[in-house]
Amino acid sequence: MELSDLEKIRFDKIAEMRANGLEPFPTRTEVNQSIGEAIASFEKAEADGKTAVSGVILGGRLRASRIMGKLAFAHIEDRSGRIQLFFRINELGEAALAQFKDYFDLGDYIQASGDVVRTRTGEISLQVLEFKMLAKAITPLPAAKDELVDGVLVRHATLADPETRFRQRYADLAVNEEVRKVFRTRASIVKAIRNFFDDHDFIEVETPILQPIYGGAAAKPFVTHHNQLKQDLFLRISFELYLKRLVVGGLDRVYEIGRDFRNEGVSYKHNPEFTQLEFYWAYADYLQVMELTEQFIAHVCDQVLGTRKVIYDGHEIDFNPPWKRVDLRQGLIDACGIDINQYPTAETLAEIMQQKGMKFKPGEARGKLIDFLLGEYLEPTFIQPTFLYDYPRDISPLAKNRPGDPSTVERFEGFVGGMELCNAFTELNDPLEQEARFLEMGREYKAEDEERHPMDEDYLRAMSYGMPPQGGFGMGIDRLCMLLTDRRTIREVLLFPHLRERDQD
RNA sequence: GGGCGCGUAGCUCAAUGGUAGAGCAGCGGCCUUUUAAGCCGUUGGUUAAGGGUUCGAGCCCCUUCGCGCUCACCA
Repeated sequence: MELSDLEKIRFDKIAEMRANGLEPFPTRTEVNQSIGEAIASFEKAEADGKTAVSGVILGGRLRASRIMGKLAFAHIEDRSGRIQLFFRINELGEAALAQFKDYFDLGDYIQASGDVVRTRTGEISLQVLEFKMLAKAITPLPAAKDELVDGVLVRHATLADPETRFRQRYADLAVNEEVRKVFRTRASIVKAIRNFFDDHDFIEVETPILQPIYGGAAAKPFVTHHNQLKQDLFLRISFELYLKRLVVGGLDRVYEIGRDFRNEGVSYKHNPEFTQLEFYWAYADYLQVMELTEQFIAHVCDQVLGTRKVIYDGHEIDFNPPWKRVDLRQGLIDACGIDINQYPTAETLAEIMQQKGMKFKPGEARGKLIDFLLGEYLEPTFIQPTFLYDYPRDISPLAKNRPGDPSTVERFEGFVGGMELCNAFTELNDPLEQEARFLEMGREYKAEDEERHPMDEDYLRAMSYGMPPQGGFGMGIDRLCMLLTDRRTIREVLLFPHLRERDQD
Protein backbone atom coordinates (compact mmCIF):
# COMPACT_ATOMS: atom_id res chain seq x y z
CA MET A 1 0.00 0.00 0.00
CA GLU A 2 1.55 3.26 -1.15
CA LEU A 3 0.81 6.14 1.18
CA SER A 4 0.26 9.77 0.33
CA ASP A 5 1.63 12.50 2.56
CA LEU A 6 -1.69 12.81 4.33
CA GLU A 7 -1.81 9.07 4.86
CA LYS A 8 1.75 8.89 6.22
CA ILE A 9 0.81 11.29 9.00
CA ARG A 10 -2.09 9.09 10.00
CA PHE A 11 -0.09 5.91 9.56
CA ASP A 12 2.58 7.20 11.93
CA LYS A 13 -0.06 7.83 14.56
CA ILE A 14 -0.78 4.10 14.69
CA ALA A 15 2.74 3.31 15.85
CA GLU A 16 2.76 6.29 18.17
CA MET A 17 -0.47 5.19 19.83
CA ARG A 18 0.83 1.67 20.33
CA ALA A 19 4.04 3.04 21.80
CA ASN A 20 1.85 4.85 24.31
CA GLY A 21 -0.18 1.76 25.17
CA LEU A 22 -3.21 2.62 23.07
CA GLU A 23 -4.66 0.18 20.55
CA PRO A 24 -5.88 1.83 17.32
CA PHE A 25 -7.82 -1.29 16.27
CA PRO A 26 -9.23 -2.83 19.44
CA THR A 27 -11.18 -6.08 19.24
CA ARG A 28 -13.99 -5.22 21.62
CA THR A 29 -16.31 -2.29 21.96
CA GLU A 30 -18.63 -1.35 24.78
CA VAL A 31 -21.16 0.58 22.68
CA ASN A 32 -24.54 0.24 24.38
CA GLN A 33 -26.89 2.15 22.08
CA SER A 34 -27.16 3.92 18.77
CA ILE A 35 -26.89 7.67 18.37
CA GLY A 36 -30.57 7.81 17.47
CA GLU A 37 -31.51 5.92 20.63
CA ALA A 38 -29.37 8.21 22.76
CA ILE A 39 -31.03 11.31 21.32
CA ALA A 40 -34.50 9.81 21.74
CA SER A 41 -33.91 8.84 25.36
CA PHE A 42 -32.51 12.28 26.13
CA GLU A 43 -35.55 13.97 24.63
CA LYS A 44 -37.78 11.74 26.69
CA ALA A 45 -35.81 12.50 29.86
CA GLU A 46 -35.92 16.19 29.09
CA ALA A 47 -39.69 16.02 28.80
CA ASP A 48 -39.65 14.56 32.32
CA GLY A 49 -37.71 17.58 33.55
CA LYS A 50 -34.26 16.01 33.60
CA THR A 51 -31.23 17.73 32.08
CA ALA A 52 -28.94 14.78 31.45
CA VAL A 53 -28.85 11.07 30.69
CA SER A 54 -25.78 9.29 31.92
CA GLY A 55 -24.15 5.96 31.15
CA VAL A 56 -24.34 6.41 27.41
CA ILE A 57 -21.67 4.72 25.29
CA LEU A 58 -21.72 5.57 21.60
CA GLY A 59 -19.68 4.47 18.64
CA GLY A 60 -19.40 6.26 15.35
CA ARG A 61 -17.29 7.74 12.64
CA LEU A 62 -15.73 11.11 13.29
CA ARG A 63 -17.11 13.51 10.69
CA ALA A 64 -16.20 16.94 12.02
CA SER A 65 -14.12 18.40 14.79
CA ARG A 66 -13.49 21.85 16.19
CA ILE A 67 -10.64 21.89 18.62
CA MET A 68 -9.92 24.77 20.95
CA GLY A 69 -7.38 25.20 23.68
CA LYS A 70 -9.13 23.49 26.57
CA LEU A 71 -12.19 22.04 24.91
CA ALA A 72 -13.18 20.43 21.69
CA PHE A 73 -16.33 19.67 19.74
CA ALA A 74 -16.80 16.88 17.28
CA HIS A 75 -19.58 15.17 15.37
CA ILE A 76 -19.86 11.44 15.04
CA GLU A 77 -22.16 9.50 12.79
CA ASP A 78 -23.64 6.02 12.84
CA ARG A 79 -26.48 4.33 10.94
CA SER A 80 -29.06 6.19 12.97
CA GLY A 81 -27.71 9.72 12.75
CA ARG A 82 -25.27 12.23 14.14
CA ILE A 83 -24.47 13.66 17.50
CA GLN A 84 -22.07 16.25 18.80
CA LEU A 85 -19.33 15.19 21.20
CA PHE A 86 -18.19 17.74 23.73
CA PHE A 87 -14.76 17.35 25.32
CA ARG A 88 -13.72 19.50 28.29
CA ILE A 89 -10.40 19.53 30.07
CA ASN A 90 -12.31 19.68 33.40
CA GLU A 91 -13.71 16.17 32.98
CA LEU A 92 -10.99 14.60 30.88
CA GLY A 93 -7.75 16.15 32.11
CA GLU A 94 -4.97 17.49 30.00
CA ALA A 95 -3.52 14.15 28.89
CA ALA A 96 -6.79 12.72 27.59
CA LEU A 97 -7.73 15.87 25.73
CA ALA A 98 -4.27 15.88 24.16
CA GLN A 99 -4.84 12.31 23.01
CA PHE A 100 -7.96 13.37 21.20
CA LYS A 101 -6.14 16.23 19.52
CA ASP A 102 -3.04 14.22 18.66
CA TYR A 103 -4.41 10.87 17.54
CA PHE A 104 -7.86 11.40 16.11
CA ASP A 105 -8.58 12.42 12.53
CA LEU A 106 -11.75 12.81 10.53
CA GLY A 107 -12.92 9.40 9.40
CA ASP A 108 -11.71 7.53 12.49
CA TYR A 109 -14.13 5.38 14.43
CA ILE A 110 -14.42 6.46 18.04
CA GLN A 111 -16.19 5.18 21.11
CA ALA A 112 -17.24 7.83 23.60
CA SER A 113 -19.04 7.46 26.89
CA GLY A 114 -20.55 10.08 29.12
CA ASP A 115 -23.73 12.09 29.63
CA VAL A 116 -26.13 13.33 27.02
CA VAL A 117 -26.82 17.02 27.68
CA ARG A 118 -27.67 20.18 25.82
CA THR A 119 -24.86 22.67 25.27
CA ARG A 120 -25.36 26.38 25.70
CA THR A 121 -26.23 26.70 22.05
CA GLY A 122 -28.96 24.13 22.55
CA GLU A 123 -27.50 21.22 20.64
CA ILE A 124 -27.98 17.76 22.09
CA SER A 125 -24.45 16.54 22.74
CA LEU A 126 -22.53 13.82 24.49
CA GLN A 127 -20.41 15.30 27.25
CA VAL A 128 -17.48 12.91 26.99
CA LEU A 129 -16.01 11.34 30.13
CA GLU A 130 -14.05 8.58 28.42
CA PHE A 131 -13.26 7.73 24.84
CA LYS A 132 -11.17 5.36 22.81
CA MET A 133 -10.24 4.68 19.22
CA LEU A 134 -12.28 1.91 17.60
CA ALA A 135 -10.57 1.97 14.22
CA LYS A 136 -8.02 4.33 12.77
CA ALA A 137 -8.63 5.60 9.25
CA ILE A 138 -5.46 5.96 7.23
CA THR A 139 -6.99 7.29 4.03
CA PRO A 140 -8.80 10.61 4.51
CA LEU A 141 -12.45 10.60 3.47
CA PRO A 142 -12.95 12.45 0.19
CA ALA A 143 -14.77 15.36 1.74
CA ALA A 144 -13.41 18.64 2.88
CA LYS A 145 -16.15 19.48 5.29
CA ASP A 146 -19.51 18.11 6.12
CA GLU A 147 -21.61 19.56 8.89
CA LEU A 148 -25.11 19.21 10.22
CA VAL A 149 -26.54 22.59 11.19
CA ASP A 150 -30.05 22.85 12.60
CA GLY A 151 -30.85 19.51 11.06
CA VAL A 152 -29.69 20.59 7.64
CA LEU A 153 -26.68 19.01 6.01
CA VAL A 154 -24.25 21.73 5.03
CA ARG A 155 -21.53 20.56 2.75
CA HIS A 156 -18.32 21.97 1.55
CA ALA A 157 -16.71 20.25 -1.39
CA THR A 158 -17.78 16.69 -0.87
CA LEU A 159 -17.09 13.85 -3.24
CA ALA A 160 -18.96 14.52 -6.50
CA ASP A 161 -16.97 12.89 -9.30
CA PRO A 162 -19.21 10.07 -10.58
CA GLU A 163 -16.34 7.80 -11.45
CA THR A 164 -14.85 7.89 -7.97
CA ARG A 165 -18.28 7.69 -6.41
CA PHE A 166 -19.15 4.46 -8.22
CA ARG A 167 -15.73 2.83 -8.11
CA GLN A 168 -15.33 3.64 -4.42
CA ARG A 169 -18.94 3.36 -3.36
CA TYR A 170 -17.80 2.85 0.23
CA ALA A 171 -16.33 6.34 0.20
CA ASP A 172 -19.39 7.77 -1.50
CA LEU A 173 -21.68 6.23 1.11
CA ALA A 174 -19.44 7.28 3.96
CA VAL A 175 -19.49 10.87 2.86
CA ASN A 176 -22.83 11.42 1.16
CA GLU A 177 -25.76 10.92 3.50
CA GLU A 178 -28.33 11.21 0.71
CA VAL A 179 -26.70 8.28 -1.07
CA ARG A 180 -27.21 6.14 2.01
CA LYS A 181 -30.80 7.31 2.03
CA VAL A 182 -31.36 6.14 -1.54
CA PHE A 183 -30.30 2.62 -0.61
CA ARG A 184 -32.39 2.58 2.53
CA THR A 185 -35.35 3.53 0.37
CA ARG A 186 -34.45 0.81 -2.07
CA ALA A 187 -34.46 -1.76 0.72
CA SER A 188 -37.89 -0.53 1.83
CA ILE A 189 -39.22 -0.82 -1.70
CA VAL A 190 -38.17 -4.44 -1.99
CA LYS A 191 -39.61 -5.18 1.43
CA ALA A 192 -42.93 -3.57 0.54
CA ILE A 193 -43.13 -5.61 -2.67
CA ARG A 194 -42.56 -8.81 -0.71
CA ASN A 195 -45.21 -7.84 1.84
CA PHE A 196 -47.73 -7.19 -0.87
CA PHE A 197 -47.28 -10.47 -2.70
CA ASP A 198 -46.98 -12.52 0.48
CA ASP A 199 -50.25 -10.98 1.65
CA HIS A 200 -51.89 -11.88 -1.65
CA ASP A 201 -51.09 -15.56 -1.24
CA PHE A 202 -48.14 -15.63 -3.62
CA ILE A 203 -45.11 -17.66 -2.61
CA GLU A 204 -41.60 -16.47 -3.21
CA VAL A 205 -39.37 -18.90 -5.08
CA GLU A 206 -35.85 -19.05 -6.45
CA THR A 207 -35.14 -20.48 -9.87
CA PRO A 208 -31.85 -21.17 -11.66
CA ILE A 209 -29.57 -18.35 -12.66
CA LEU A 210 -27.35 -20.76 -14.57
CA GLN A 211 -29.50 -22.11 -17.37
CA PRO A 212 -28.70 -24.54 -20.19
CA ILE A 213 -31.31 -22.86 -22.41
CA TYR A 214 -32.12 -19.22 -21.84
CA GLY A 215 -35.37 -17.56 -22.74
CA GLY A 216 -38.34 -15.50 -21.70
CA ALA A 217 -37.04 -12.27 -23.19
CA ALA A 218 -35.25 -10.98 -26.25
CA ALA A 219 -31.75 -10.29 -25.09
CA LYS A 220 -28.22 -11.51 -25.55
CA PRO A 221 -27.03 -13.66 -22.67
CA PHE A 222 -23.75 -13.99 -20.85
CA VAL A 223 -22.19 -17.39 -21.43
CA THR A 224 -20.27 -19.37 -18.88
CA HIS A 225 -19.01 -22.89 -18.56
CA HIS A 226 -19.20 -25.68 -16.03
CA ASN A 227 -15.81 -27.33 -16.07
CA GLN A 228 -16.57 -30.74 -14.61
CA LEU A 229 -19.81 -31.20 -16.51
CA LYS A 230 -18.18 -29.80 -19.65
CA GLN A 231 -21.35 -27.84 -20.22
CA ASP A 232 -21.91 -24.31 -21.48
CA LEU A 233 -24.42 -22.41 -19.40
CA PHE A 234 -26.16 -19.08 -19.76
CA LEU A 235 -26.86 -16.53 -17.08
CA ARG A 236 -30.61 -16.05 -17.13
CA ILE A 237 -32.14 -13.16 -19.05
CA SER A 238 -35.52 -13.69 -17.35
CA PHE A 239 -37.24 -16.00 -14.88
CA GLU A 240 -40.33 -16.53 -16.97
CA LEU A 241 -40.03 -20.06 -18.29
CA TYR A 242 -39.05 -21.52 -14.93
CA LEU A 243 -41.77 -19.73 -13.02
CA LYS A 244 -44.45 -20.95 -15.40
CA ARG A 245 -43.16 -24.50 -14.95
CA LEU A 246 -43.94 -24.02 -11.27
CA VAL A 247 -47.47 -22.94 -12.06
CA VAL A 248 -47.86 -26.20 -13.98
CA GLY A 249 -46.71 -27.91 -10.80
CA GLY A 250 -49.51 -26.37 -8.79
CA LEU A 251 -47.67 -23.45 -7.24
CA ASP A 252 -50.22 -21.31 -8.91
CA ARG A 253 -49.25 -17.95 -7.45
CA VAL A 254 -45.49 -17.46 -7.50
CA TYR A 255 -43.11 -14.56 -7.55
CA GLU A 256 -39.38 -14.13 -7.67
CA ILE A 257 -37.15 -11.16 -7.01
CA GLY A 258 -33.66 -11.60 -8.33
CA ARG A 259 -30.96 -10.75 -10.78
CA ASP A 260 -31.19 -10.89 -14.55
CA PHE A 261 -28.19 -10.56 -16.83
CA ARG A 262 -28.24 -9.13 -20.32
CA ASN A 263 -25.15 -8.85 -22.45
CA GLU A 264 -26.03 -5.56 -24.06
CA GLY A 265 -25.20 -1.90 -24.01
CA VAL A 266 -25.36 0.19 -20.87
CA SER A 267 -27.35 3.38 -20.62
CA TYR A 268 -29.06 5.54 -18.05
CA LYS A 269 -31.69 2.81 -17.74
CA HIS A 270 -29.69 -0.33 -18.54
CA ASN A 271 -27.11 -2.17 -16.48
CA PRO A 272 -25.73 -5.58 -17.49
CA GLU A 273 -27.19 -7.08 -14.33
CA PHE A 274 -30.38 -5.76 -12.85
CA THR A 275 -33.03 -6.75 -10.38
CA GLN A 276 -36.28 -8.07 -11.69
CA LEU A 277 -39.62 -8.87 -10.14
CA GLU A 278 -41.75 -11.44 -11.92
CA PHE A 279 -45.00 -12.97 -10.78
CA TYR A 280 -47.36 -15.51 -12.31
CA TRP A 281 -50.97 -15.65 -11.27
CA ALA A 282 -53.16 -18.57 -12.27
CA TYR A 283 -56.78 -17.99 -13.24
CA ALA A 284 -56.08 -14.36 -14.07
CA ASP A 285 -55.60 -12.44 -17.31
CA TYR A 286 -53.75 -9.30 -18.29
CA LEU A 287 -56.61 -7.01 -17.30
CA GLN A 288 -56.52 -8.37 -13.77
CA VAL A 289 -52.75 -8.06 -13.79
CA MET A 290 -53.13 -4.39 -14.70
CA GLU A 291 -55.29 -3.85 -11.65
CA LEU A 292 -52.94 -5.77 -9.38
CA THR A 293 -50.05 -3.71 -10.73
CA GLU A 294 -51.81 -0.47 -9.88
CA GLN A 295 -52.51 -1.80 -6.40
CA PHE A 296 -49.05 -3.06 -5.60
CA ILE A 297 -47.28 0.07 -6.85
CA ALA A 298 -49.67 2.18 -4.77
CA HIS A 299 -48.93 -0.07 -1.80
CA VAL A 300 -45.20 0.39 -2.28
CA CYS A 301 -45.65 4.17 -2.43
CA ASP A 302 -47.75 4.14 0.73
CA GLN A 303 -45.29 1.98 2.63
CA VAL A 304 -42.11 3.63 1.48
CA LEU A 305 -43.01 7.27 0.94
CA GLY A 306 -46.35 7.72 2.66
CA THR A 307 -47.67 9.36 -0.49
CA ARG A 308 -48.63 8.27 -3.99
CA LYS A 309 -47.46 11.48 -5.57
CA VAL A 310 -43.76 11.66 -6.28
CA ILE A 311 -41.52 14.13 -8.03
CA TYR A 312 -39.46 12.59 -10.80
CA ASP A 313 -37.29 14.68 -13.08
CA GLY A 314 -39.32 17.76 -12.22
CA HIS A 315 -42.70 16.15 -12.89
CA GLU A 316 -45.27 15.29 -10.26
CA ILE A 317 -46.19 11.69 -10.91
CA ASP A 318 -49.44 10.37 -9.47
CA PHE A 319 -49.45 6.63 -8.73
CA ASN A 320 -53.07 6.59 -7.61
CA PRO A 321 -55.09 4.00 -9.52
CA PRO A 322 -56.29 3.77 -12.15
CA TRP A 323 -53.44 4.38 -14.54
CA LYS A 324 -54.08 5.83 -17.94
CA ARG A 325 -54.75 3.11 -20.53
CA VAL A 326 -53.79 3.48 -24.15
CA ASP A 327 -54.58 1.03 -26.89
CA LEU A 328 -51.38 0.55 -28.88
CA ARG A 329 -53.08 0.90 -32.25
CA GLN A 330 -55.07 3.99 -31.26
CA GLY A 331 -52.06 5.46 -29.50
CA LEU A 332 -50.00 5.25 -32.67
CA ILE A 333 -52.78 6.74 -34.78
CA ASP A 334 -52.90 9.71 -32.40
CA ALA A 335 -49.15 10.06 -32.02
CA CYS A 336 -47.92 9.64 -35.58
CA GLY A 337 -50.96 9.20 -37.79
CA ILE A 338 -50.30 5.60 -38.72
CA ASP A 339 -53.01 2.98 -38.30
CA ILE A 340 -51.02 -0.21 -38.08
CA ASN A 341 -54.08 -2.27 -39.01
CA GLN A 342 -53.98 -0.71 -42.46
CA TYR A 343 -50.44 -1.99 -42.97
CA PRO A 344 -50.54 -5.72 -42.29
CA THR A 345 -47.07 -6.47 -43.65
CA ALA A 346 -43.61 -5.22 -42.87
CA GLU A 347 -43.27 -3.92 -46.43
CA THR A 348 -46.41 -1.78 -46.40
CA LEU A 349 -45.71 -0.46 -42.93
CA ALA A 350 -42.14 0.41 -43.82
CA GLU A 351 -43.41 2.23 -46.88
CA ILE A 352 -45.75 4.55 -45.00
CA MET A 353 -43.07 5.14 -42.38
CA GLN A 354 -40.67 6.11 -45.12
CA GLN A 355 -43.26 8.41 -46.67
CA LYS A 356 -43.54 10.16 -43.33
CA GLY A 357 -39.80 10.71 -43.35
CA MET A 358 -39.03 8.44 -40.40
CA LYS A 359 -35.51 7.15 -39.99
CA PHE A 360 -35.36 3.46 -39.14
CA LYS A 361 -33.41 0.34 -39.97
CA PRO A 362 -34.67 -1.19 -43.22
CA GLY A 363 -35.56 -4.86 -43.50
CA GLU A 364 -37.06 -5.19 -40.03
CA ALA A 365 -40.02 -7.39 -39.23
CA ARG A 366 -43.40 -5.72 -38.77
CA GLY A 367 -43.36 -6.21 -35.02
CA LYS A 368 -39.96 -4.55 -34.78
CA LEU A 369 -41.21 -1.59 -36.78
CA ILE A 370 -44.16 -1.19 -34.44
CA ASP A 371 -41.81 -1.48 -31.51
CA PHE A 372 -39.74 1.29 -33.06
CA LEU A 373 -42.83 3.49 -33.46
CA LEU A 374 -43.96 3.06 -29.88
CA GLY A 375 -40.45 3.64 -28.57
CA GLU A 376 -40.15 6.79 -30.65
CA TYR A 377 -43.62 8.35 -30.47
CA LEU A 378 -45.31 6.95 -27.37
CA GLU A 379 -42.85 5.94 -24.66
CA PRO A 380 -41.32 9.41 -24.10
CA THR A 381 -44.79 10.95 -23.77
CA PHE A 382 -45.95 8.61 -21.00
CA ILE A 383 -44.86 10.62 -17.99
CA GLN A 384 -47.85 9.71 -15.84
CA PRO A 385 -48.32 5.98 -15.18
CA THR A 386 -49.74 4.52 -18.37
CA PHE A 387 -50.58 1.05 -19.61
CA LEU A 388 -50.06 0.54 -23.31
CA TYR A 389 -51.88 -2.60 -24.37
CA ASP A 390 -52.52 -5.09 -27.18
CA TYR A 391 -49.18 -5.71 -28.81
CA PRO A 392 -48.30 -7.29 -32.13
CA ARG A 393 -48.04 -11.04 -31.92
CA ASP A 394 -44.67 -11.42 -33.60
CA ILE A 395 -42.79 -9.58 -30.86
CA SER A 396 -44.62 -11.47 -28.11
CA PRO A 397 -44.05 -15.21 -28.56
CA LEU A 398 -45.13 -16.19 -25.05
CA ALA A 399 -48.35 -14.15 -24.91
CA LYS A 400 -51.80 -15.37 -25.74
CA ASN A 401 -53.71 -14.24 -28.80
CA ARG A 402 -56.54 -11.80 -28.41
CA PRO A 403 -59.77 -13.61 -29.13
CA GLY A 404 -60.83 -12.83 -32.69
CA ASP A 405 -57.59 -11.09 -33.64
CA PRO A 406 -54.68 -13.40 -34.46
CA SER A 407 -52.31 -10.50 -35.17
CA THR A 408 -52.24 -9.13 -31.63
CA VAL A 409 -51.82 -10.58 -28.16
CA GLU A 410 -53.08 -9.76 -24.69
CA ARG A 411 -50.04 -7.90 -23.53
CA PHE A 412 -49.35 -4.58 -21.88
CA GLU A 413 -46.38 -2.56 -20.85
CA GLY A 414 -46.43 0.01 -18.07
CA PHE A 415 -44.63 3.31 -18.59
CA VAL A 416 -43.77 5.99 -16.07
CA GLY A 417 -41.58 9.02 -16.43
CA GLY A 418 -41.12 8.30 -20.14
CA MET A 419 -39.55 4.96 -19.36
CA GLU A 420 -40.71 1.36 -19.64
CA LEU A 421 -41.30 0.00 -16.18
CA CYS A 422 -43.03 -3.32 -16.62
CA ASN A 423 -44.25 -5.85 -19.14
CA ALA A 424 -47.06 -8.35 -18.71
CA PHE A 425 -49.42 -10.58 -20.57
CA THR A 426 -51.99 -13.27 -20.52
CA GLU A 427 -49.71 -16.27 -20.85
CA LEU A 428 -49.89 -18.56 -23.82
CA ASN A 429 -50.79 -22.01 -22.44
CA ASP A 430 -51.47 -24.01 -25.60
CA PRO A 431 -48.39 -26.21 -26.12
CA LEU A 432 -49.05 -26.77 -29.81
CA GLU A 433 -49.30 -23.09 -30.51
CA GLN A 434 -46.28 -22.42 -28.33
CA GLU A 435 -44.27 -24.88 -30.35
CA ALA A 436 -45.36 -23.18 -33.56
CA ARG A 437 -44.36 -19.78 -32.14
CA PHE A 438 -40.92 -21.08 -31.19
CA LEU A 439 -40.47 -22.44 -34.68
CA GLU A 440 -41.54 -19.09 -36.15
CA MET A 441 -38.81 -17.47 -34.05
CA GLY A 442 -36.27 -19.75 -35.65
CA ARG A 443 -35.80 -22.14 -32.77
CA GLU A 444 -34.68 -25.56 -33.94
CA TYR A 445 -35.05 -29.00 -32.49
CA LYS A 446 -31.46 -29.61 -33.39
CA ALA A 447 -29.26 -26.57 -33.30
CA GLU A 448 -26.72 -27.07 -36.04
CA ASP A 449 -24.82 -23.91 -35.38
CA GLU A 450 -24.24 -22.25 -32.08
CA GLU A 451 -25.97 -19.04 -33.07
CA ARG A 452 -29.31 -20.80 -33.31
CA HIS A 453 -31.49 -20.97 -30.27
CA PRO A 454 -32.40 -24.51 -29.41
CA MET A 455 -36.03 -25.40 -28.83
CA ASP A 456 -36.93 -25.48 -25.15
CA GLU A 457 -38.51 -28.92 -25.28
CA ASP A 458 -38.76 -29.25 -21.54
CA TYR A 459 -40.84 -26.09 -21.35
CA LEU A 460 -43.18 -27.47 -23.99
CA ARG A 461 -43.43 -30.74 -22.09
CA ALA A 462 -44.33 -28.86 -18.91
CA MET A 463 -47.04 -27.00 -20.78
CA SER A 464 -48.36 -30.19 -22.32
CA TYR A 465 -49.09 -31.54 -18.84
CA GLY A 466 -51.67 -28.77 -18.68
CA MET A 467 -50.97 -25.15 -17.76
CA PRO A 468 -53.77 -23.14 -16.21
CA PRO A 469 -54.73 -19.80 -17.72
CA GLN A 470 -52.58 -17.17 -16.02
CA GLY A 471 -51.37 -13.65 -16.09
CA GLY A 472 -47.65 -12.99 -15.86
CA PHE A 473 -45.70 -9.87 -15.06
CA GLY A 474 -42.14 -8.57 -15.03
CA MET A 475 -40.74 -5.29 -13.73
CA GLY A 476 -37.31 -3.78 -13.35
CA ILE A 477 -37.01 -2.96 -9.67
CA ASP A 478 -34.11 -0.65 -10.35
CA ARG A 479 -36.31 1.53 -12.50
CA LEU A 480 -39.00 1.67 -9.84
CA CYS A 481 -36.27 2.75 -7.43
CA MET A 482 -35.22 5.49 -9.85
CA LEU A 483 -38.79 6.78 -9.93
CA LEU A 484 -39.30 6.70 -6.18
CA THR A 485 -35.94 8.29 -5.33
CA ASP A 486 -35.86 10.80 -8.21
CA ARG A 487 -32.59 9.49 -9.64
CA ARG A 488 -32.05 10.07 -13.33
CA THR A 489 -29.70 7.14 -13.92
CA ILE A 490 -29.86 3.48 -12.94
CA ARG A 491 -26.33 3.70 -11.58
CA GLU A 492 -27.57 5.90 -8.78
CA VAL A 493 -29.80 3.13 -7.47
CA LEU A 494 -27.25 0.31 -7.90
CA LEU A 495 -24.71 -0.01 -5.11
CA PHE A 496 -22.01 -1.19 -7.48
CA PRO A 497 -22.96 -0.25 -11.04
CA HIS A 498 -20.93 -1.83 -13.78
CA LEU A 499 -17.97 0.26 -14.92
CA ARG A 500 -15.25 -0.58 -17.33
CA GLU A 501 -12.33 -2.34 -15.75
CA ARG A 502 -9.50 -0.08 -14.84
CA ASP A 503 -5.91 -0.89 -13.93
CA GLN A 504 -5.39 -0.79 -10.21
CA ASP A 505 -3.19 2.08 -9.22
C1' G B 1 -19.46 0.46 -31.53
C1' G B 2 -20.21 6.12 -33.56
C1' G B 3 -20.39 11.52 -32.32
C1' C B 4 -19.53 15.42 -28.73
C1' G B 5 -17.36 16.81 -24.05
C1' C B 6 -14.28 16.10 -19.73
C1' G B 7 -9.65 14.39 -16.79
C1' U B 8 -5.22 20.18 -12.71
C1' A B 9 -3.48 19.26 -4.77
C1' G B 10 -6.99 14.49 -0.39
C1' C B 11 -12.17 17.08 -1.99
C1' U B 12 -14.53 21.16 -5.00
C1' C B 13 -12.69 24.23 -8.65
C1' A B 14 -9.37 28.47 -11.14
C1' A B 15 -5.22 29.49 -14.49
C1' U B 16 -4.70 34.51 -23.31
C1' G B 17 0.92 29.29 -25.46
C1' G B 18 4.93 32.75 -20.88
C1' U B 19 6.88 31.53 -12.78
C1' A B 20 0.59 26.02 -11.77
C1' G B 21 -3.37 28.98 -7.89
C1' A B 22 -7.81 29.42 -4.31
C1' G B 23 -11.33 27.51 -0.60
C1' C B 24 -11.81 23.39 2.43
C1' A B 25 -8.65 19.24 4.61
C1' G B 26 -3.56 18.66 6.42
C1' C B 27 0.70 20.60 9.46
C1' G B 28 2.51 24.50 13.44
C1' G B 29 0.69 28.28 16.82
C1' C B 30 -3.39 31.21 19.98
C1' C B 31 -8.12 30.04 22.01
C1' U B 32 -13.10 26.82 28.13
C1' U B 33 -19.72 26.44 24.68
C1' U B 34 -18.35 25.94 19.05
C1' U B 35 -22.13 25.24 14.78
C1' A B 36 -18.72 25.60 7.56
C1' A B 37 -15.86 28.20 14.83
C1' G B 38 -12.27 32.26 14.45
C1' C B 39 -7.25 34.50 13.88
C1' C B 40 -1.82 34.02 12.40
C1' G B 41 1.67 31.02 9.83
C1' U B 42 2.64 26.87 6.55
C1' U B 43 3.14 22.03 3.56
C1' G B 44 1.19 19.82 -0.56
C1' G B 45 1.35 18.92 -8.11
C1' U B 46 4.62 13.23 -13.08
C1' U B 47 -1.77 19.05 -14.83
C1' A B 48 -4.83 10.84 -16.51
C1' A B 49 -0.59 8.17 -19.44
C1' G B 50 2.65 8.37 -23.71
C1' G B 51 4.45 10.91 -27.96
C1' G B 52 4.73 15.47 -31.15
C1' U B 53 4.82 21.00 -32.57
C1' U B 54 7.21 25.31 -30.17
C1' C B 55 12.44 29.37 -27.62
C1' G B 56 8.51 27.90 -24.19
C1' A B 57 2.61 23.35 -23.54
C1' G B 58 -2.23 22.36 -18.16
C1' C B 59 -3.61 25.03 -22.81
C1' C B 60 -2.15 23.31 -29.78
C1' C B 61 -1.65 18.19 -32.55
C1' C B 62 -1.56 12.57 -32.34
C1' U B 63 -2.20 7.88 -29.60
C1' U B 64 -3.94 5.24 -25.36
C1' C B 65 -6.89 4.78 -20.80
C1' G B 66 -11.07 6.20 -17.91
C1' C B 67 -15.55 8.99 -17.08
C1' G B 68 -19.93 11.87 -18.77
C1' C B 69 -23.72 13.11 -22.42
C1' U B 70 -25.83 11.33 -26.81
C1' C B 71 -26.89 7.97 -30.90
C1' A B 72 -27.00 2.92 -32.11
C1' C B 73 -28.10 -1.75 -29.82
C1' C B 74 -31.88 -3.56 -26.36
C1' A B 75 -39.50 -9.10 -27.92
